[in-house]
Amino acid sequence: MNRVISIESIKVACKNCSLGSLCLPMGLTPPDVEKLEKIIKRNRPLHRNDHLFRENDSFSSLFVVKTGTIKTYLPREDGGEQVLGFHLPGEIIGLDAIQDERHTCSAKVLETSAVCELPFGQLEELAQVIPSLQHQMFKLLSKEIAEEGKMLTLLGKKNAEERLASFLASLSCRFKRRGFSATDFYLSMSRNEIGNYLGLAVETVSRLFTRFQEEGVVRVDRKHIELLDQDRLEAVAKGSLCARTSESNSA
Amino acid sequence: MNRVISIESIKVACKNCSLGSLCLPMGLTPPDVEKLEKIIKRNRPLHRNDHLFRENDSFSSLFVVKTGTIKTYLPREDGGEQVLGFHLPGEIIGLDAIQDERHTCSAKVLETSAVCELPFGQLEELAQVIPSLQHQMFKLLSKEIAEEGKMLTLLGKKNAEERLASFLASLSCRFKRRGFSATDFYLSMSRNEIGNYLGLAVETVSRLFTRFQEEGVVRVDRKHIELLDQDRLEAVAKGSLCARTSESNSA
DNA sequence: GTCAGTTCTTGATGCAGATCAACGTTCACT
DNA sequence: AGTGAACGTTGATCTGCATCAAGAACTGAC
Repeated sequence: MNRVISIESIKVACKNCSLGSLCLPMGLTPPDVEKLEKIIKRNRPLHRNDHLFRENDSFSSLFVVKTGTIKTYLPREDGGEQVLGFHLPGEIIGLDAIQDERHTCSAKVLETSAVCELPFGQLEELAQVIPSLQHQMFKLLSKEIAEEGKMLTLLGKKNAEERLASFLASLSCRFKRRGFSATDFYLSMSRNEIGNYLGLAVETVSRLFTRFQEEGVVRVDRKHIELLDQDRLEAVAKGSLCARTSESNSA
Repeated sequence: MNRVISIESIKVACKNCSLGSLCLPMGLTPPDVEKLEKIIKRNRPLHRNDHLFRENDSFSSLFVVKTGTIKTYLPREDGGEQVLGFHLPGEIIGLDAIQDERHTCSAKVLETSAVCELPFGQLEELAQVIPSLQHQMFKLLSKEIAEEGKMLTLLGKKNAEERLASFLASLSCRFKRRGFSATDFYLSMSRNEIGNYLGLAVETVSRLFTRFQEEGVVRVDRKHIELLDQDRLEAVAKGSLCARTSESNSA
């Protein structure tokens, strides 16, 4: 095996990238992908706790996670933070900053990660001449907006166990699409960050992991998660388990 | 006063529209606005409880609220719903549907409303030849994404009174930008819908209105709201009032 | 290795807000 | 103007989860 990596393969990689259909180039013709590759910058890898950008930084590029995990969060008035999301390979970061050319949130690296940098000005120019790229970008932004509804439902209507089950199910599904195991993975975020994201106290998250394990739904060892009963997990996530009389606020 | 309205002014109105700078044409040159106007359809007014579209309907157009209020919501498994937002004049609906050409949520009219319909295919074509329109659309989508963070913070970290105060403050601000009073307005949604949106029970919303009134922050009469102390309302919304030791989940 | 600082777990307690219940008010319809 | 249904308010009670507390397990620096 040749472990030497040519400069070329580092610089221009979309066409070989394992993310392929998950990423921005999806739906572009090979020549268009090449044009896109020309504007992409690949930087040195980022390490745990590095910041990709911070709230209020001026915006010039979008980033696609290539490997690793990146957390986005919003600093709060009281010094705390609100975790907005955990971004896996193929997911795009920085879309919120297009509006006024300033990042509205901060992005922090959870585990050694690599990102592709897409200078937005150039991306726009390219989208101007490649209709399918423009379309792809609209879809991408739209997807982000559509996802929001699920999160609002999670925070507004679900109880603690439904939230954590939803979280695990979502991770599982996303890992699977990336070619990793859907039932055996490592969490790159702390319990605290999970709780923060889900609107729960750390203690609650911890207790739920214990409970899920007792119930045989998962096996948990520190950050290592094995899903033993995915159907049940999905059921819990949907709240379709247990007695559910709920018809509240059906308006 | 001439109360006859010409067909022309109904069909083509962006340039005269009071929304002007709030709406999509913002930042476009007058000739570009004209091109945009050509693709806009203006339909007959919609009445309370009409649906503009329903979840899963196939997507062909975006809509801009011209007058009135429109609620978007997500049907839930259990028959209930999750209110996603209340849309005032100038706000765009349907952005979530671009991704797979199917609406992911439903849109229901809360009070007699008029909307401008923007056939998305034509809009994309136009954006392809008007760079500033493409840019404007990216910004629009981005704005929607940036807003999400605030809502997650609201649902994940704020208590009931902070939520309701935030809600009123947001409405106030949005009315003001539209040239209405920031301190005296009517709610077009029910208490139930407010509670649903904010992740609270109706009873809690009702009690809070009463409490805010007792504290002299607002005057409430049914759906009529007067903000008596905006500073205080803002302070409550931010949670910067009362004893706040909170440093929880600061991660 | 050891030590300090996180992070995680588990138990005990308290409270904000949900839920239940009952009544008042408004609205839509005829 | 009257009637039923929807909506809103208020009070009493209950409970899920936050909070407090303390110890255990892990992590990284030296």
